[in-house]
Amino acid sequence: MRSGQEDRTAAARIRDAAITEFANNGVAGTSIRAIAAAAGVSPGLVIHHFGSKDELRVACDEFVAGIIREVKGGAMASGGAFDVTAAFRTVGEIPAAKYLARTLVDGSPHVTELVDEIVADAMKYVATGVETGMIKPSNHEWERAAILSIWSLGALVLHEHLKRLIGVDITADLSQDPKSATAYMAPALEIYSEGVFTETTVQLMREAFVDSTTTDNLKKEAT
Amino acid sequence: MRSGQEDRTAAARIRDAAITEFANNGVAGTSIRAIAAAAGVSPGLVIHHFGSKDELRVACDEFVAGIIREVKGGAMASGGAFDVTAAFRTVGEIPAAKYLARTLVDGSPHVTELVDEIVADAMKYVATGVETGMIKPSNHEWERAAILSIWSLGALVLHEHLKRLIGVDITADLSQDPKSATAYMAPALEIYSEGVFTETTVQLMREAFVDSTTTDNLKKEAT
DNA sequence: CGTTGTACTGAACGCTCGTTTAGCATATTG
DNA sequence: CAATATGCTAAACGAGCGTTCAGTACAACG
Repeated sequence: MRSGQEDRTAAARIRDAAITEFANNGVAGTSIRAIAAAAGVSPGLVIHHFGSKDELRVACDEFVAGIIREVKGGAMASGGAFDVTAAFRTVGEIPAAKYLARTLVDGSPHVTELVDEIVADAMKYVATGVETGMIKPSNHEWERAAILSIWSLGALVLHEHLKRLIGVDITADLSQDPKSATAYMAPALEIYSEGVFTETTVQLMREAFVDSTTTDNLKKEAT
Repeated sequence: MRSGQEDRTAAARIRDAAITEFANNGVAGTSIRAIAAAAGVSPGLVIHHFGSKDELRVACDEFVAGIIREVKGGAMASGGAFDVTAAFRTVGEIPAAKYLARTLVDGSPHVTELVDEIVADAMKYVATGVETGMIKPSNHEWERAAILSIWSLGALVLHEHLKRLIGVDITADLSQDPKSATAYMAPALEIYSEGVFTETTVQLMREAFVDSTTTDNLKKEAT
């Protein structure tokens, strides 16, 4: 039932059409009739297979989450991805990234769970990187992993603005032409290597916004 | 018609109610009847004042954009904000941040325009910072400003996940208790000061994802 | 063969949507 | 004072919604 095998049954066509429609217009903005039309079936059949619009949405959530998990696992194994989203930009004909972007905002138990997994993976990736000396240690490992993940996912959600601003579509398939996202990757890597602010500036901001009574500001003591 | 003066006319109540409903449930997920009920008026009056649901949405877009512009201007003037979103987290009783988060994903001409302004402001802020030595120079000033803005806005859009992950609600009013966002600010400032990856790691990633034939990678001795 | 079950359609149901309309108060104006 | 405009409601409209249902085509199985 996953993504391999014979994936052209009517139920699969409905599910794929629903994912595309949901991704483009949101759940509330998509009618069952529109999904049925896109899948080339009658509205009744949608209900027949999935029970209700809400159950269809859940099925889509699970399916997309499943797809992303697969690809994500592969990317983690190969170990080359500092940006999770780079891995699942396009999967087959299904706009998984766009769907995820919508669902991240609308909220859904399955996708929330997926986000937690992504952060956990990032945490694992960062921990390994710190051990092997590829990543600088932090005083707030967990929070840093969460923030880096959120920034990546946030950029994914705002992909249309990013496209408009710097001409890079991060929902597009990167594996074809890895250099196509240069305008995004180059400055991002710059920030990720050297930072942005000078030390004096950061010190000022820390004083303004950071509560130093928590385990903080004590300077690199690797807990 | 802006935000001061006598702001309790029925039209203003409808507009504020609409902003709140749109922010919480999205435009497609909000009915005119729900807005009318929240504002304590009849559905007909909503149309009477705004013409149609779509025109009401435009009015909300413009109003929220106007509010954010005001606050943003003040924050830029005071010069202390590296994170634009910090400025407009809550304005009066209107959930401007949440509304913006929704509209950023749904897409709207007025908010798109606002994003461009935010990036332009960030560009200006960064340029000044580079001159005064508070911010490290970049090979891609414009793209960096865009990406930093998108990351901030993206975190705003995903505020619910951020809240769940690290317990910080970045749509909440920060001016009351500037230290309340420590769990977000501390690691963010860490990244913004020292970066994340060590130089060798970045070099590998640059080779993989960055097209060095563009004005890039040429002058990397400012380490 | 007949029976049974599954995939599927087309029409219809009840409901909610955005919007329209008629009408009623309360100001404003001449 | 009558006349007119404004703010507003209640009721209703047609369209479209999610969903139901009766019925048809067809494959599997005895």
